[in-house]
Amino acid sequence: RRQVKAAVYKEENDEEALEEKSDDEENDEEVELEKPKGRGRAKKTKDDENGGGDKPKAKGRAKKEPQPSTSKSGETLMNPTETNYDKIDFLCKKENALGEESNFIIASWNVDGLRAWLKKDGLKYLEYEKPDVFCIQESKCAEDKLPDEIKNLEGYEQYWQNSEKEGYAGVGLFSRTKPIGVEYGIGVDEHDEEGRCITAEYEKFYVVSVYVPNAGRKLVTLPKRLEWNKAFKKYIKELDKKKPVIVCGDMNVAHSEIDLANPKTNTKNAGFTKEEREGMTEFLEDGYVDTYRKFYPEKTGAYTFWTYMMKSRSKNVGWRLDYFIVSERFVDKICDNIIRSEVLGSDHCPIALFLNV
Amino acid sequence: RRQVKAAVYKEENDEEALEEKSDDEENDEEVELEKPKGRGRAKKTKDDENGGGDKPKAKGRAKKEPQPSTSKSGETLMNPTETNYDKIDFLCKKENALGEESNFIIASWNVDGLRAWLKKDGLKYLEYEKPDVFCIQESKCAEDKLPDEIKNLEGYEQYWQNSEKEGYAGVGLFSRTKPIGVEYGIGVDEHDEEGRCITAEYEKFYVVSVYVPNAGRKLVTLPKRLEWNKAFKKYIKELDKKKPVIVCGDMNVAHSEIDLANPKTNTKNAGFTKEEREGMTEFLEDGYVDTYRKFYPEKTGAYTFWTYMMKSRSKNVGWRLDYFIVSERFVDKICDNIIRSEVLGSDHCPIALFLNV
DNA sequence: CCTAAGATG
DNA sequence: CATCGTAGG
Repeated sequence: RRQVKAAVYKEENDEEALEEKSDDEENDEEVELEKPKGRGRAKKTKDDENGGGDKPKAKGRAKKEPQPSTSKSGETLMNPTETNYDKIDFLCKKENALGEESNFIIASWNVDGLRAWLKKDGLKYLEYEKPDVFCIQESKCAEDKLPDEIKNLEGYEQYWQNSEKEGYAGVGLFSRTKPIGVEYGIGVDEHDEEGRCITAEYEKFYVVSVYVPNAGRKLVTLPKRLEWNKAFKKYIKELDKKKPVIVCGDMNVAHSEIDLANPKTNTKNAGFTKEEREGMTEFLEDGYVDTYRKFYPEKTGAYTFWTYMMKSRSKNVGWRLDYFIVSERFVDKICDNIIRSEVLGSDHCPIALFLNV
Repeated sequence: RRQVKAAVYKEENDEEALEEKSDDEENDEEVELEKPKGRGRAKKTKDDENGGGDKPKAKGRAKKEPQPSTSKSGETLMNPTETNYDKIDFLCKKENALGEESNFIIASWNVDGLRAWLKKDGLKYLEYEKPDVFCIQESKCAEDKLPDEIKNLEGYEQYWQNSEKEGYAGVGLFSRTKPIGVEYGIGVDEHDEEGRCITAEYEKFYVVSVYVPNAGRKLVTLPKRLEWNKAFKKYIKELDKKKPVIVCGDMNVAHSEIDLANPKTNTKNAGFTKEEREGMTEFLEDGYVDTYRKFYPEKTGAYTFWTYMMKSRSKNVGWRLDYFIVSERFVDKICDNIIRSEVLGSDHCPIALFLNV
């Protein structure tokens, strides 16, 4: 059995090599881990099949320097080395309402394509923020195409829910400790097959990594979005009955005028329609708090997303689409919520939540 | 009527801007030249509608530095500045069989995407080779999407035949002087709608810029290719009855074992099947000469194409797919045929023909 | 503007 | 391993 795996064109034995590449699933020598394939709603309550949490992580990846990359116009695609982490303060000095210090960090980032984000050195963020839980949205990467850099990442358990549609949506959740349980989806097939929600259960709370459906250009998928809103609200409510919930991720809505640079001209656009905004309002009315706005009620120019177009980011013409939303009864545990707008690697920036557990 | 043309996402007025972008053909202020749209078989015998050959060429393009570009692996996509033109000898010192010096240069290059090739500074080649006629294959660019850099190129008349299928095939012909006539296609709709052939008529000969159909992976389009071979042979024969013909371009076949690095393992692959090779043999038997092989009958390692994969070019694992093929009775006019294998910018390199007119 | 997959070579 | 178009954002 030959070992050739790369696609070959006009080269020795190329047709056969291509055959080999296209349909040789069983040729993969990697151990098939017995974790859920990240689709549907497979509840896993103990997750100790792999030897109790210390499964060895291979460390054989080629050390490839991140490449300086330039966009076609050569101007806006950020250089991977561009984030100046040293001038960012990653310490949380604030105490929560109970006077407790932060001892647990949750970060969330819509990476807009995990593989591109990796090349832009996105992982470096973890070394500075050092989150206990890291939520990823829009990974756009099937699990079997995850780069080794991610697969072999040490220090975190990782969970993925990917879309059936390749290169579309997809969420991930990294956890320094193994959660009590991990749940995939919100219980509605139409949404769950798009890879939009992972729930990790911890002793005191749930962490939900979520990527809410975009209403689309010309609002073509607004109906789907409103369906989602209903189902998601219901899903979270069920969790909230059991333990406090921390929803993390891209809610794909700027809740109020203060949450985007151009509210007036965007009332008919995805992310700021009446329906979407009301959806957020109704969600919060169920008993949750938008932590950023709680801590910074008047703060303007606080955004987590800037279109790649029109140099929006350098002009800070952005939207606050990424949130931490926590159960009301849990709010006093939260020390702070920071938007890491200086951190590059995606059209969204990461956000960080500091709490005491 | 607004001027916004760029696509906008989540920005002021974006939906309308998108509308504007998608269907505003009549918004284009450029003068619509009355030349054939590059499809079908529109014979143009005089072509003097635009003021007799000295139509002013706009010179208003933004001077944008070519950007250093890196492939995803960061290794094989060549840097645009990589071609070292200064160490290439562009002079032709040879005389033809009649003892005449070269006074006319024809160059041909499969550019594998005109726009990408431009960014890799492909045009620079013209400054060094200074061809009188320059034939391009695989431009992969609709005429209305030609970058200004090309549209406003001074010193050449330019003619295009593009595919109905966007981003596929497409040939061009640049001529320092206005040809007596320009003909598009070979008279077979199925082929002509793919943009594969432009014929320029000069006083003493025809120049044909051709991109022969690839037989495809698993030879799926070999039948189409063999149809082409028949039709093309017939088309050239008709021209040859009138004047000598110089066929320039990507014939998509390595004629003999000497014409590719791995003949043994490629006999079933596109470009080196028995059928394709015989096609070339039969074509030449009609009364034409492969000028490179005439001048360099024993020369090995002389290739014009290397797959981007497997570092083939650095190992010179290539194919000679690009040819000048001239009418037998014209061979004595040819001084030399050079393969510019050092010139980068595509997976093919340019070739140059030196002759006396 | 940027990501991804897919078709083509 | 490139090119391109397209969908999606």
